[in-house]
Amino acid sequence: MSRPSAAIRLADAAFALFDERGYEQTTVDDIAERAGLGRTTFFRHYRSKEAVIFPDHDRLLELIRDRLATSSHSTALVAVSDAVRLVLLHYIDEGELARRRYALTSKVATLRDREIASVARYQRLFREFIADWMGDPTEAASLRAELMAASVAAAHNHVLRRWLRGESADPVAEVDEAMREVLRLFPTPDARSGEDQQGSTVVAFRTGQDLDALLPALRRLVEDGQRPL
Amino acid sequence: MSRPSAAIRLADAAFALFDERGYEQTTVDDIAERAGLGRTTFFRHYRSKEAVIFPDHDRLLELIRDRLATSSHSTALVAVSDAVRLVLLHYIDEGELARRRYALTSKVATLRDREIASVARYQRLFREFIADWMGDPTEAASLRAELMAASVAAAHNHVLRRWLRGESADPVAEVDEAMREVLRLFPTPDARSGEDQQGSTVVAFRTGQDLDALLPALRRLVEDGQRPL
DNA sequence: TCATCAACGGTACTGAGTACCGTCTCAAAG
DNA sequence: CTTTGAGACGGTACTCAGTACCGTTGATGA
Repeated sequence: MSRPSAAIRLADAAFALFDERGYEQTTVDDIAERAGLGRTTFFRHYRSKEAVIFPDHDRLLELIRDRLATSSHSTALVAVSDAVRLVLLHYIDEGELARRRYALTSKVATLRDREIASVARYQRLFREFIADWMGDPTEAASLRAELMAASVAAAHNHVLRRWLRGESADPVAEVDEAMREVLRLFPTPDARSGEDQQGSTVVAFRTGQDLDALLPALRRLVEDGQRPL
Repeated sequence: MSRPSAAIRLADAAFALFDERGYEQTTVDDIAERAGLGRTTFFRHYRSKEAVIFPDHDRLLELIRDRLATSSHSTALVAVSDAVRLVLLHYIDEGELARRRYALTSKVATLRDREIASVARYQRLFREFIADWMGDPTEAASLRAELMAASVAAAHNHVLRRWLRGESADPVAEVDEAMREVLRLFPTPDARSGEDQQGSTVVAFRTGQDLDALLPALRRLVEDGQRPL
C-alpha cells in the first residue's frame, strides 16, 4: 500500500491550509511543504494555485461537448437540458469536496470569478450548439439561442447552489423540474413552421365580456389562421 | 492648457502598448514609462493592470443600484429591463474606447474572464432585486428570479456584443426589442392574484377541431376561471 | 549492467502587486 | 514671508505566482 499520489497529497494539503489560514494567506510553498513535495512539483500537477481547487473543468467541458455531439433529441433545448445534468451529477459525485470548494469560492473573490468564468464557458458551448442546431442566422434566432443557453445555465446553477448550501435533498429531481420550467419558457416553435401542421396551439383567455360576444372574433381567428399580437 | 491627467495618460499609454505588443507582452513598467510616470503612480490610479481597461464598472454598478432603488415600474422585470439600458448607453457613450476594449477582451483570456465576472455582478444585482421585489421565498419564485436576471443579462450582452462588433446600427432600438422578447418569456402573473381582477388575459389558439366543438370547454373555462395545464 | 524515461527537487528569473519612505508643489494659516 | 499640512509623485525593497532550465533519483526493461 503506497502513499497517495502527489496530486492528491497536494490537493489535501491545499484544502487543509486554506481552511486553516485562508486562501490568500497560503502560499504555494506552504502547500508543497505540507505535502512533503517541492514547489516545482506543485506546478507540474496544477497549472496555478487556483487550479488545485478546480481540477477538471476542462475534462468536464469535453464530456459535455461529446454528449451534445452525439445527442439525438427532438430539440436543441432538450439536448442541452439533458447535457447540463452531467455537470450537476459530477458535482454531486464529488460530494463533500464540492461543498468545501463552494465554501472557498463564497469567500475569495478571485476564486468566485474563476468559477463564474467556467460557467460562462459552459454557457457559450450551449449557445453555439443551439445556434448551430437551429441553423437560422436571423438576429431573432441568435437572441433566442442566447436566452436559452443563459436560462439553462441559470437553472442549473440555481439548483447546484441550493445543493451546495445543503438546501436540497434531491437535486436531480430539482434540476429536472427546473429544466421543465425552462422548457415552458420556450414553447417549441416547430409546430408553426409548416402549413399542414397537425398540432394545435392552445391559448387560455379570460375576459369580462360574455363568451358569445367574442365568437365572431374567434371564428375569424380560426378561419384566417391569423395570429394576434 | 495643462497636460492631460495622469490617469488619462496612463490609460492612453496602456492602450497604445497593448495594441503594439499585446497585453501580456506589456509590463506595467512599460506603461508607466510611456506615460512619463512612475510605476507606483500607475498602481495609485489603477488597482491592477487589468483595471486600466475596465475603469468604472464599480461606478456603473452603483448607478444601476440607485436606478433600481428609485424605480417605480409595474413589475420587477420591467424595472430591471429599464435599468440595464443604462449599461448599454454607457458603453455606447464610450464609443471607440469600448470597441478597443472589446478587441482586447476577445483575444486575452484573462481580460475576458474579468469582463464576464463584471457581468455576473450585474446579474446578481438583478436577481436580488427581483427576488426582493417578488417577496416570495418559494423555491419556484427564487428560480424564476434567477431565470429573469439571467435572461435580461443575456439579452443585453447579445445586443451589446453586436454593437461592439459593428453589427448593429441602432443598438438602443435593438435592446428595447430584445427586452420585449424577454418580457414575452415571462408573462406577468399579477393578473391572476386577486379574485375581482378587471384585466383580461387573451390567449390565441389554433386547432384542427371545429370551433363549435370546443365551445363547451371554453364555457367551462370562463365560468370556473380555471387555468388549464 | 546499462540505457531510458518519468517524476521530482532546486535555482534563478520575470512580473504583478504591496509597503514604506522621501520629495515636490501648492495653498492656507500664522 | 514662513510654516504647516495635504496631495501627487518617485524610488526602493519586498512577497509571491508562474516559468525555464538543469540536475538527481529510481524504477523498468533490454
